[in-house]
Amino acid sequence: MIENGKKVPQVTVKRLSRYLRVLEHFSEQGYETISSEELANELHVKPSQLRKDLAYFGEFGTRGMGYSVSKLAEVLRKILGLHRQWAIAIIGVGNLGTALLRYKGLNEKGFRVAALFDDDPEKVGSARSGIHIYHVDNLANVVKEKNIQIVILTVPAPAARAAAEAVIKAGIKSILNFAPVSIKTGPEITCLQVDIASELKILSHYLAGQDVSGGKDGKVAIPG
Amino acid sequence: MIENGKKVPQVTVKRLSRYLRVLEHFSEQGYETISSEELANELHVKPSQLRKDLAYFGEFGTRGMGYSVSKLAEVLRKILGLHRQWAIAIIGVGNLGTALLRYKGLNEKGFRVAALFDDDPEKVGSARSGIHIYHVDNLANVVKEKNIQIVILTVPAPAARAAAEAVIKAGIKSILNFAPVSIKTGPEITCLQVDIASELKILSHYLAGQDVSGGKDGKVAIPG
DNA sequence: TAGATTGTTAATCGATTAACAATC
DNA sequence: TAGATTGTTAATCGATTAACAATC
Repeated sequence: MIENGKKVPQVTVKRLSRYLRVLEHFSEQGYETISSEELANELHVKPSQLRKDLAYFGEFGTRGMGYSVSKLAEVLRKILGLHRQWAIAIIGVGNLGTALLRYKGLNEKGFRVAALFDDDPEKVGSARSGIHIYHVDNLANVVKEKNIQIVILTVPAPAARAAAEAVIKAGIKSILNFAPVSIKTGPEITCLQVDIASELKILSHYLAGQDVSGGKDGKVAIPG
Repeated sequence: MIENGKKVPQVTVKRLSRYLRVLEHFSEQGYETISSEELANELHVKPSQLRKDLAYFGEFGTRGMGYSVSKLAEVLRKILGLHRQWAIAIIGVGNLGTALLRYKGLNEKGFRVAALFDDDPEKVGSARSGIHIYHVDNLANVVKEKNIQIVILTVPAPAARAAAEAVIKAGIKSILNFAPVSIKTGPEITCLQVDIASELKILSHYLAGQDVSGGKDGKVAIPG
């Protein structure tokens, strides 16, 4: 990544995409300028954090005035690489894969599902939403042919490791993994994990709000 | 939460659920003990981090020996509140909501989808996978009646804010939000956000690997 | 100019990690 | 006992935040 020297934390990149969403909303409402405070409040972050996030990339505001909504949005789109189109493949055309294919959030400007993959002979060769389903064995070829850069992994857990390996072998550098396995990647690969079962367990933990009384020799937890 | 005094970071809770997943896998394979190193390697975290994570809750290992796979799994299940059953409602029975309803990861032991909600009159009154679809206006009543504790929000963006408010009004303390809006909640509410469009933009950013050349007066980014 | 708001610094906060004493 | 591995400390690392000088 290229940006004023300092390394950009991944949380910052995540927030940038949220800032952009809000900016586009404000833009639709006809706003022309916005202050760091207004924008930050909308996302429940601190204004200083927003300014710091932007500072990794340059100076985009005007002191005393705030930011131009349209200009800042344009800057963020550029930083996020949304000025061009990315071709996506979804591997695993089950419930989740099919839903994502049809999900509006995935078909936003800048992204295009170009191919589907599965290993079920019943599915291979057919199409969903007009997108052809290939056999996973053809991954490398189709990736090359269709110039696919992003893979969404929605295979069942047992198939995940093998699928991930095939994806990396095919030269993919960006993976969005919905399967409940940890994929070890080199530094040149970005792999983001969305683990729905895990999120539920976090919620469960806070709901339960209980400790385990497994402590030994008096080392038991004290109710807070 | 009740645990040896110190506040538990949310990342720790997230990792606990991953540890459990791996432990269950090892348990199926017939393993009886496991060291922090083996378990940590599986998830690409440092052994010291795993031990530190566990230390928030007590002492569960045996020096020189490692951990009992079954005992540690049991401890984690307790910490994560998986020793009991939680009732879930899904609000928004579109592509994503329907997919999640059928998604295996969501129907794991400990979780049960008890009700669906939508505002589309075509859907209200019917059922999906045997679960009744209620009108969102009945949220508070049904939540009470069915003792629902967790809500999964899969409504389209424009409906998200209102839905979130209704959910909080209904007394729900745990929300898994797939809608691209930031929900402001009090400290007693846990709201986790899964933002698929945002994840894609992060991938796009790293793929593009470019800066914005918007800097003023020589403050342009330097290729790294 | 006076008021507003940025960009940036320095302080704070919190999480990760290496290292090691405790102990099975 | 010797070897292994935990639980815990202290050092490090990195991200957040308040505060303010710069400047529109």
